[in-house]
Amino acid sequence: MARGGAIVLSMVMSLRNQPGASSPSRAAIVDRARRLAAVEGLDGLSLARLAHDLGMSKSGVVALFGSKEALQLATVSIARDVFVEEVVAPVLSVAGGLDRLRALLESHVRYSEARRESGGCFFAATSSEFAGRPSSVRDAILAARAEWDAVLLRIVERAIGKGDLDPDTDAEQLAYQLRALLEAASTDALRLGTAEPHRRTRIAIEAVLRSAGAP
Amino acid sequence: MARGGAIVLSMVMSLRNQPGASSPSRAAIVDRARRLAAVEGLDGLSLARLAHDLGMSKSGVVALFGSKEALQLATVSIARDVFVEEVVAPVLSVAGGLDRLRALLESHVRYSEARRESGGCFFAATSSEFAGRPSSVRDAILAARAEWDAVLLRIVERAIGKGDLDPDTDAEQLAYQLRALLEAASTDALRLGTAEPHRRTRIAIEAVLRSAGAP
DNA sequence: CCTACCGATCGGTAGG
DNA sequence: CCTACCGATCGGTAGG
Repeated sequence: MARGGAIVLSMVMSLRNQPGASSPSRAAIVDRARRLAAVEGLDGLSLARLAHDLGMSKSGVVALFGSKEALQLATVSIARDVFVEEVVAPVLSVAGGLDRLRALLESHVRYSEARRESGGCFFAATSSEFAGRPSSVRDAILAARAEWDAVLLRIVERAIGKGDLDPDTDAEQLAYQLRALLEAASTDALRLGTAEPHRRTRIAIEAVLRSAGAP
Repeated sequence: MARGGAIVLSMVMSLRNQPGASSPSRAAIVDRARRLAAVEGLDGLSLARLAHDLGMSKSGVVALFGSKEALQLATVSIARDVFVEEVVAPVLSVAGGLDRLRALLESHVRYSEARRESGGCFFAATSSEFAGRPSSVRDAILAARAEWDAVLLRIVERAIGKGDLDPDTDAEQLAYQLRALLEAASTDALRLGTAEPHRRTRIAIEAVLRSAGAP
């Protein structure tokens, strides 16, 4: 059963590397774009600025991607992969149920703690940036977030299904509250520049889990 | 006592209108900028775009403000005033304590519900935009948010002080959790395009208040 | 408040 | 991957 759950999650969250489609340069550019976008956003990031940071010419960057939009889409894709690798993948070795849920939440809090000094989370920085106008980049960002929502929900459901939480727990409601706390840690820590939001989020997560029947 | 609390809050949250300092044009420009910034951000908004929307020339806008930065600062200021007027001011007539706290939270949820169709909340759209680089605009946004944090905290403290919540409640922790839920409603509703986040935030707020001893 | 203009920078193309 | 260049747009100024 724990095996089955892990397999389902692996499918949902499988890394999307397309072998052969990327050169070393492409990977270096996208990685740099990902880091810069977490600070300055994905739209404000200019091709010239990115190229200069990498010691290459602007048209060299354009030649590898075709357009800024294509570069942005590649950047969202790699940001999603990094998130999966750093936050989700490590907890799939933990037994499904409350243990895995706690591990996932702590993994996210630690991820966001590590991001604090380096300038913030990619998805936090870019989500509101594209919120207004419809675009393919916006769709890609929303799809990545929806995927994360689904993973969290599934792990919550499994904890309930296994009997680790009260059987009448509303999984979507619980997942929503936990997500609100994770995001608050991320945004508040960046805003205030302290570790206090992460501490408060950890406390609140435990309170919410306990009121859902967790020991 | 309820009177005293209202006076303190009124001081903290007094409207900052400087009479005489604004012409009708200035007010119209800033109001338009505020609405546009809630959708496209405050930095991406260009002077030419703003001027065109208002049917005037770009240099006309610049002449009234001196620089884009000054316009941005004026816009943050008016956005803060609108927030105070729409969210905080109405609840000051409610008796201090749990009633006022509930009224404030409901006021914020309704405010964010109303913003959903018109393209989002000004502070949600602009906070992450300036998070990276230090600037006077960033400082102004952070100051407005800190002010809101302080008001929420004060109203929570008052509910505890009045005995409406458990006396050993951690006011900062409770305020933090409530704020996380308010912000989740705002961002999720814009992202998903449904009213569900507001419904979930209302449910979660009541759960959090009850676990702090609210009837 | 306007027209006319400035240098800088944007994303992108031509041609190699 | 490069140099050289394109039209468009940026914030801002001059002068009225």
